[in-house]
Amino acid sequence: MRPNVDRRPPVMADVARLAGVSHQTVSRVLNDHPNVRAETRTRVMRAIDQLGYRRNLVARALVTKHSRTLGVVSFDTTLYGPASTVYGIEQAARDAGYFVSIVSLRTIDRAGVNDAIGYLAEQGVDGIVVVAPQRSAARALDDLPAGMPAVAVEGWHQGEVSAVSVDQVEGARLAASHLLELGHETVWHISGPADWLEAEGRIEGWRAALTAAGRPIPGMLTGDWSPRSGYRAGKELAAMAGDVTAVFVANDQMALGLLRAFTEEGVKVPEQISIVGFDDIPESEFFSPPLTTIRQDFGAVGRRSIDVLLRQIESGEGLPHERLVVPPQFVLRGSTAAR
Amino acid sequence: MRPNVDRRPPVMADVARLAGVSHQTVSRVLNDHPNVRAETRTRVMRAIDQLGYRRNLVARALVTKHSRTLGVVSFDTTLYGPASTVYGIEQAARDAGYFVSIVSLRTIDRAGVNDAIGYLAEQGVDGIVVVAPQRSAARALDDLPAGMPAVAVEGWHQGEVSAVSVDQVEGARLAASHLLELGHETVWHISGPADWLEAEGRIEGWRAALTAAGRPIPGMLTGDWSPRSGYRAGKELAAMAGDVTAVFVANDQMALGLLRAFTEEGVKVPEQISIVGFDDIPESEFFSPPLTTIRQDFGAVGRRSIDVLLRQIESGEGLPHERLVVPPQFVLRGSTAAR
DNA sequence: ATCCCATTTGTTAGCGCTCACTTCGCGACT
DNA sequence: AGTCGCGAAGTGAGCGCTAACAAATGGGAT
Repeated sequence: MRPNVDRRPPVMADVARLAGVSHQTVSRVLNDHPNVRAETRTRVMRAIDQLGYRRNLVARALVTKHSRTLGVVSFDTTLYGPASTVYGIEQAARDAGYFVSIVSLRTIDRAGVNDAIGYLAEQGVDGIVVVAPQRSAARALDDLPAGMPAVAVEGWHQGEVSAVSVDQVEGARLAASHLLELGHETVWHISGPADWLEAEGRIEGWRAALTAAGRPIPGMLTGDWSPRSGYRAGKELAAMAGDVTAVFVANDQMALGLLRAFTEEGVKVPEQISIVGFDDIPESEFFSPPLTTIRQDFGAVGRRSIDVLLRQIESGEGLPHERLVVPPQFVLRGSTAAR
Repeated sequence: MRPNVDRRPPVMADVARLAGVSHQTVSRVLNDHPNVRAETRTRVMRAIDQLGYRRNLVARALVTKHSRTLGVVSFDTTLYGPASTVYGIEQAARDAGYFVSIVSLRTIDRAGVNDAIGYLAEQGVDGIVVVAPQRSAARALDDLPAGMPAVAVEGWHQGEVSAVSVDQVEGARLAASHLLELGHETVWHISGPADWLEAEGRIEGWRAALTAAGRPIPGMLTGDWSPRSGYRAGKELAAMAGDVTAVFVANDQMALGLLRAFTEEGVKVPEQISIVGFDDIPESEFFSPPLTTIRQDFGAVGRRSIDVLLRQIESGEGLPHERLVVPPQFVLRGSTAAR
């Protein structure tokens, strides 16, 4: 018969016994409690790695009521934007000593987001980040469990919860203004799908820039963020080549589709039509031509959202909700030219 | 004084009291235990949502020793490949009723991966998926905590742990063979960074195809997966234009960089040089020209890895480790032409 | 020497749940 | 009637940890 000592993982009591102290002292060592004699500490430490002991954070969470885990609800983390945001969130959380539990939704609607939040709450997360780019999803934040710290990313909707986002309106304004300054009479827009807050913000900024300059607001085409939808829009636009000289596309992927459609139709960019994208994905710089675009600092958004969330958690609720805005950045490349 | 009843979240005992049963009966209802009278069940259910009760999974995990949480260790989840794989993992895990806790590493080395695994183990995950594309990272799997179910994704290295991956060698062979069949004398290769298992597999497949056809193996350039590194390689290749007629690039992003460099240098694709990429990112279809490439089904890899992991977990260890391979798929588009 | 107080360590209870067991009630069968 | 058996419910212990308090120890001030 082999000793059953190492059959199951060692617990604090095992360490205590080996070190000749009480389990509480072991706990104190593990939690860096000041009042432990150095000699005792090293004895405990030695016992810990002699046994290969790892503390059980589940048991700890049960008594402290803090799991040091944050929940993240997101949508299609395959896309560059959400993926980068979640990455930023995860890095910032880990730097602050928190774990991240992720739920990524296939379809994003109020019920789905609610379910996800519910699971996360059961699991005992200390706070939740909802990457809620759609209006319908953002509404789910209204029925958050009472007292659950939370922050919305790209999903501000006048609710009772803090939000962090890139200033979409400003970004779009930057894009449209650039085109106008280049001497274009007006600027067309390929927007993102309806119901997306980002799409709405970009439309608003685009409109504002045109209105401010006293220019006519041309028709608007709507895509779904995919290169294919941009391609389709590009084909339509190419058909009315003479009229269109400048296009602001709501994201870089659609801009790529547009570029492809224009290439096929023999429309020269930027000679005949100038294009500005949005996002600045790593590929944009190497499109043909390299894409002028608006950079969103997704990493910063992720980090800021964790800042806000942790402040809420660590101050024990009661904080007023805040709204943080990260500025977009204009990136000039080769897809735009003077008229 | 307000009643302190709703001061802190209700627990099972509160539900039991309200429903006039014991806490154990509430537990039975929650766990779908068969021996509960229908009438009792509904009474408990009513009490549950009257109080807005949610069970505390932390307490449950403490006693069952199962958290129904899986750990994922990954590297740069900003990239399309890892992001898609993690997405597939998360979906499959959730469908099976598991949560996913993610740690994404900035730099990937043995120590980093080990730390991550350690944290996850403390946190009480039931199993771990390591997306370990680098040789050094994969080695960390050798010192996994005893008895911890685990699976490596894209990180097979002869170890004692199960692995799931796309058949890189076969994919590369497909790419090179296609080019050879088109009548090219030989095929150049822009590889991924050294130490990456995928890069090695692709080199191996490329070499194998050339060798099998009795062709000379030309020099090889090395990139770092980024479009920029592909761009640099493209400039080099363009300088020796006459010699090079076919290039197999280790991923689509670098292929984009190559395309850009060739465009700048006036090298026509596919007329002068044919290019095959690897991955089939969503953008590839809209490159100019659309990229012929090898598709990796990242979602399938994620799902399969969860299958393997759950089988290990639910059978209570003792399973032999397995090695699953997902076939790559050749995608013909416009960047290749007959010589 | 005496007392006091700060430092270090030990003891006990209990977080919210599930598991193993016990108890209860009721119909079926001798 | 008696009792066996089974479904439905309850009881108590304990998972591994931390919080709160209690106890022991050892200087300095008196």
